[in-house]
Amino acid sequence: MTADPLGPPLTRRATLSVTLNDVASLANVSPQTVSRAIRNPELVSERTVTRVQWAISTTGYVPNLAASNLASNRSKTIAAIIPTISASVFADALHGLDAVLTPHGYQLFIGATDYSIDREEELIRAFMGRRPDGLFIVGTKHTPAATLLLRKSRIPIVEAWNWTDEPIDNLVGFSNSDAIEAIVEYVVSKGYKHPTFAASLQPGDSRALDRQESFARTVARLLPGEPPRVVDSGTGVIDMDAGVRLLDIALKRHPETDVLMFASDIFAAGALLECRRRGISVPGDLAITGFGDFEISRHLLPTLTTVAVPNVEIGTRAGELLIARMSGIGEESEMVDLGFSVVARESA
Amino acid sequence: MTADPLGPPLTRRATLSVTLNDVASLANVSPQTVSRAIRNPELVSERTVTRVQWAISTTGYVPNLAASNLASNRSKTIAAIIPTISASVFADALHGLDAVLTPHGYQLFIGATDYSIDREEELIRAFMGRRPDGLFIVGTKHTPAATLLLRKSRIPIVEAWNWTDEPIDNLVGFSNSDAIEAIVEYVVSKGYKHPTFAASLQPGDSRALDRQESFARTVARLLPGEPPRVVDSGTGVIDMDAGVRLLDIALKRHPETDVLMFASDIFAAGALLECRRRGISVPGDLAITGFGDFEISRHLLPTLTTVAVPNVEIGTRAGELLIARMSGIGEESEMVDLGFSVVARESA
DNA sequence: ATGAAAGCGCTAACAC
DNA sequence: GTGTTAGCGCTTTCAT
Repeated sequence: MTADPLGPPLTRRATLSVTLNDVASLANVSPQTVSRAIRNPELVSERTVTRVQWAISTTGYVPNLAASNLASNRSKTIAAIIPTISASVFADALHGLDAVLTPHGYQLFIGATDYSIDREEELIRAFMGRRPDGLFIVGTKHTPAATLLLRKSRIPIVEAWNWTDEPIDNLVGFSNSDAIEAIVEYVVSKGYKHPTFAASLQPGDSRALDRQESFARTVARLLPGEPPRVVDSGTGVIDMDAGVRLLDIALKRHPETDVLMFASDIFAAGALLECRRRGISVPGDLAITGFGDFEISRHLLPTLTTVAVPNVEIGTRAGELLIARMSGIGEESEMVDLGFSVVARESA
Repeated sequence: MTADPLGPPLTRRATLSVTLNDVASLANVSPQTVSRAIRNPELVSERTVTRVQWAISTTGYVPNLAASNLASNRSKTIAAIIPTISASVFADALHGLDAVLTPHGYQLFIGATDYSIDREEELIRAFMGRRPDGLFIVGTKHTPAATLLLRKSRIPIVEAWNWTDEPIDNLVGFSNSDAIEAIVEYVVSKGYKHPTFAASLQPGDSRALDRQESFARTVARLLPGEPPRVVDSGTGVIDMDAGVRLLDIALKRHPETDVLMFASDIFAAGALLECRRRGISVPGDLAITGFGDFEISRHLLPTLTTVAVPNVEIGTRAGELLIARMSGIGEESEMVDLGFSVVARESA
């Protein structure tokens, strides 16, 4: 045994946990060999590997990744920054991201900005302290300081969801503007003449703003003379109750509306169910469209016309890009447009 | 300047990033003082703090938390292990957890087990390597090895969702069995005589199993002679399509059913909408109940009778327990029963 | 195939 | 109020 039976003089509280050295002395090899046996067993003789594995399970050794991180300058960690965890679209993307990263041994740090770019900056700063090997972030609008932090971070970054022509590094998303344009074109082609857009403008949610502006532009182009009617619940909350409220506002303020176009399927579902309750026929009295193609949309009665967007794929493509960049394959920043599709159903 | 103008001889690649030493030499103080100025500014003179802050922003210093972790043996990190990210109930709990932890400077590691306890064990092992200061985990059934790992981890742990009499450390949840019992009691009190339970048994999902067993027990108690009818979609998937499938199976196999009791509001919503589509009157021809009290349940037509469970609160209470334990307040393990409530609406 | 030495960037302990 | 010293547990580099 190479271990000093008295143990080293502890000048400072130790971690109290089993270390590489403990495993090494039990296995009668150097710490270095244990390290190798764990990470590159092919460089170590079979006998030694067996002995080390025995020592590991005997001692219950769990490697300290902070030490590994510090020594190797790689954390095997990915930071993910999203507006909120409890919105299924982002949860789906995280799910996709996690599914791709886990098999490669990367672990996910998650933080929610609550749609505030100041909070986002704080989060980025805090996360950078963990020296992640890659970063996933929803959105392309950041504070100047945040953008700077990201630019000089030297790690691969994927901005997601929005489209922009000047991403910081990689971009995976689709054009919210084009998607809204497409569904407006669709309803106009169906003969609707008086569309109203219904959203809940969260300060800081640039995606919602994009959609609203795109609506106005497209109406101006396709229905000259028609005002760009927009209603806003003002709270920023995206739920079915807000959909009902938006329906009320639209009905009262813009009774001429023949198609009510919601910025989310959640709103649309709430409004649609409320219409049935009130005896408003859809699409007879009023047509309705959504955004997102949530599962409920094809189950509603009538089924909901909406825009399908690639939530999970955003996560998986982002994960693949990160993996590729972190393993040195591919040096170029990529811009991946995952597109969208108008899903024509019964409600419009 | 105390800095050596030639710099130290680099025997090994440096991180290339700004370190505490860089800030210290720019501010003309010792690294220790910089550290103090960041973490306990009240121990440092105001002038020094100002100078250090200036040096930090000049250099763009971002502390390396791996090094901090290693030196201090505290990671300011919490590990959260959930069955899947894209199930709103768990996303809601994470949201609650995150909301409580963030203000205290803790960051969240997240991993999904996909309902496999073997995968869960792997995740625990990997996460323990990061030496989290606390751990949140959904479920109380783990592999023996995982249980052992958790028991000897010396960090506060919160098991959540399920109820058990022998938690590893803390427990925050409610009794799935009691909840099912309560809603069966409710429908029986309403005069229904032929209940059928509809679930999708995911191998490894002990919560679903609990519910099913509780259903059988309660039926045996309240409706003697009545068989415990259960239908199972067999896929483990929880979505509205599965709800429709379960409806089909129940209708065909157990036409005597007067109330179809779903293990999730998602199933119930799919089935309810399908009933309307087919002209089956609810609750006239068939009553329906759900589980979870999702937002959609109070918007459906008819509104859905269900059981409300405290998703977000599970996360926030867990967060509070962890914070308390990590700051040394409270040494005792706690068991928090957050309860549930039957929400009587129109569908049953 | 294995080991020895050095050091990653930070904080704890103790001095002054 | 501030500095000095000695590590935290691992990986890298270089020897053998």
